[in-house]
Amino acid sequence: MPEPDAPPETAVDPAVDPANDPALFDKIVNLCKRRGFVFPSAEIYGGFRSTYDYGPTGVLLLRNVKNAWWRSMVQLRDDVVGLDAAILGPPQIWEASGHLANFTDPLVDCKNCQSRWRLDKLDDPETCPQCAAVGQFTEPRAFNLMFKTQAGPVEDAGAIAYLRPETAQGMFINFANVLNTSRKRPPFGIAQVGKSFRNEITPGNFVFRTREFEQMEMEYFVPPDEAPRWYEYWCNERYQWYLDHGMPAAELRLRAHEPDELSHYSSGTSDVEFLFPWGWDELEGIANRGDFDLTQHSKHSGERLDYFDQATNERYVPHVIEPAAGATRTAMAFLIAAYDEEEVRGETRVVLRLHPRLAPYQVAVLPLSRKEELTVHAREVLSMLQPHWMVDYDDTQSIGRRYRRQDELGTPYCVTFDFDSIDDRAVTVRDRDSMSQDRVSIDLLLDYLRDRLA
RNA sequence: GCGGACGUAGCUCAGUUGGUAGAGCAUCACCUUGCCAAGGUGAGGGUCGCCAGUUCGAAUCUGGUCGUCCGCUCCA
Repeated sequence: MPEPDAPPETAVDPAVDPANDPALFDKIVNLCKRRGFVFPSAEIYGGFRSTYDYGPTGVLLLRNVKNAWWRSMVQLRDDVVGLDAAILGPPQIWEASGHLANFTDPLVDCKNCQSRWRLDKLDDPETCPQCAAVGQFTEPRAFNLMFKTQAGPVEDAGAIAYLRPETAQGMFINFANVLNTSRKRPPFGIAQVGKSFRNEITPGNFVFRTREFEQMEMEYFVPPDEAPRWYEYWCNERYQWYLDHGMPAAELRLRAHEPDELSHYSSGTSDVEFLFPWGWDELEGIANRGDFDLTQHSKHSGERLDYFDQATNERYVPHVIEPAAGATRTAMAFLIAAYDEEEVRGETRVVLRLHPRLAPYQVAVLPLSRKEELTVHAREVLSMLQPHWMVDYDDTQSIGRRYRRQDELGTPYCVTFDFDSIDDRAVTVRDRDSMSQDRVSIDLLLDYLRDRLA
């Protein structure tokens, strides 16, 4: 069990404890709708359960989360390469991975107390643990948690396909391809960001658990004897990533799984957990998968999936350390962590203190007036900034109101072009957090913002 | 899927004993203003989640259905 610089789980400052504000969750859901982050999907048809659409600001936030992950995982490393594998796959993949067996849970309901149980986890298949009623269970029903479909227009058994329930298998089945084409050798990793699908029995908590979701996963292949060291390394690395992107230490923890909660593939798992409004819940799992996956796929496919080390003249099946994060729920966690309210002149200011790299817009350009003598120049400033950042432009209503709007979107800097700007070629740059203002020459504006948004 | 609660404009809600809908905020236009949610005048927007039933008449009663939240479950 790795021990990162994590605070003990009791060290939650009540002032920053999301559970301290029972209305916080509603406020977040509300803000998401009101400011265009997240909309319930198919809303005009009454909605479709467990699906959400990401609006103009939400898509930027989500994209920024994924890009920040990719940047630290792939761009800034020389031992990890990327992959984008197919979502559709043949049953063989999931037979080998164990998902067809383990994601098909037989469930029974107690007719006496209406509770539901997994048949394979009951000590006594006749007695209900909750109400002690005997023989009151319904017939067991199989819940296949994978979405099944057929590839090709004709329905026949040969064309069965599944939507992937995780992106990880794409890396395992491409292990040999990547090894042969990337010039990488263990220890090295393959990273992928993409959608996965699970027919969850009970989705919920807004975008936290949905049937269609987006994952950020990396499989790190290492010599077997190095696995424990790398497991510890990745636990610390991933925990730190959230801190580096602005998550408060008091709302973040690394928790090792108890032996009885380990997945079928894992010999050790730690979760990075965030303090959601409903309590601690998982953002990312770091699992030591051993040689389970490569061995399984090798057995089922008949292909050799191992590595021959020329230095030691040894052949081995690499062990795998897997940091697997949920992109959509992580985006929501950043939103919750960033949400802040403060009193300003008797009014409540809602501000998202998002890391500049995650904020939907890095800069907003706001002409002080809508008069054309200002807007033509303001648009020149806009064009100057657009190649470098996502820039919002707003010339409606009062300047104060527009600052508040940008606060709610988490925009770090607002650039205001006023009547003096025409003569002095300078603009006012307003800081989201301190609400302080700097007068900056337009010629130096790019450098000024670069320094602060680095 | 089962049990409980809920479902009225973009948001938060009001709507009296059933008589075919309102407020604040938001959005948009114009005027005014010009650095932290300013003021004025207007405008757009709802077959009251959907379907059926009872009734002369239903947002208000009944049934079903869809969706949301909580619990069981699950895990990125």
